[in-house]
Amino acid sequence: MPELPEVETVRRGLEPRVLNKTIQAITVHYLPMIRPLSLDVFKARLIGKTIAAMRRRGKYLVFDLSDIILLVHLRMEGKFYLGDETTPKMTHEHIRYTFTDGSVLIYHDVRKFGTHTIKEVDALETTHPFINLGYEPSDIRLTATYLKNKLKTDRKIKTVLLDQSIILGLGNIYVDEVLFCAKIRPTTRAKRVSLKKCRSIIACSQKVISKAIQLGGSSIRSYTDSLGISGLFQNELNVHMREGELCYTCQTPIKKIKVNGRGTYYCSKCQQY
DNA sequence: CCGAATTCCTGTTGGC
DNA sequence: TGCCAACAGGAATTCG
Repeated sequence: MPELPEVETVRRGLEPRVLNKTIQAITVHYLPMIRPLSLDVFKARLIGKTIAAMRRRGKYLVFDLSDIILLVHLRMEGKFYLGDETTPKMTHEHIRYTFTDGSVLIYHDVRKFGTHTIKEVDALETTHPFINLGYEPSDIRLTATYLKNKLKTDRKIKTVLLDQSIILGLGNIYVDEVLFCAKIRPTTRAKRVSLKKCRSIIACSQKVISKAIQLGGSSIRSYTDSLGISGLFQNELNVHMREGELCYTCQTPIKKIKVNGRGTYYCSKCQQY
């Protein structure tokens, strides 16, 4: 499940290898994955375009194609592989971009949740989904006051931190780790979280995410041979996937519960409120 | 308007 | 051993 650190790792691995390449052909095996849904339009707009840069925003990958943008979301299991014309079609290959130099970029996604969307450059920031996105953990505009204001809700703090319109990039793994770091119980109502704890959430988000990027993300239930998905942060996890194991801080067994349908791990002693 | 539940999808896991 | 329901979850959509 790629979250911000995994997506950033993919971007860093991919950008130098696709930069300045020009799309010559596209094969799509699963139509619902592309926007616009029309294969003819999708192809017509992309073919002939050159990759001028690759960026990331939250969990989105942005391919700058000079005058338009290809916006990719990996969702749960999206992965990129590089190959050439002789590379056989993979089992879960859904989209293949062939470049004029003969190399190919393959999009692989077991659960078919990912999306590839064409956007106008001018419309990117002013339309869905970017118009509703919050701040990156590293953004200086992400202040305790801003966060406190966003927490005026009855929802649980974990649910709110997963909401991409507030803080960008946290998914189910890192939100558990951030809440452990900030010593807040995932089920605590957002409106009960103090300004001081907001400061802590922000500091912990920056700390956890930057450390995870340094280590190339986490490899949980993931293959290790695709681009960028061979991280080591899974060895740094304090609570996620550690049900029944002892807290490194206080030796209390880690608990697992459900929060809004999501598997949630926490230490009942370190995270009291 | 708000928040919870459902939906998309398929490989893996656990119970019987 | 084999079968099958339950499970995993980001974000859009539907429901109450």
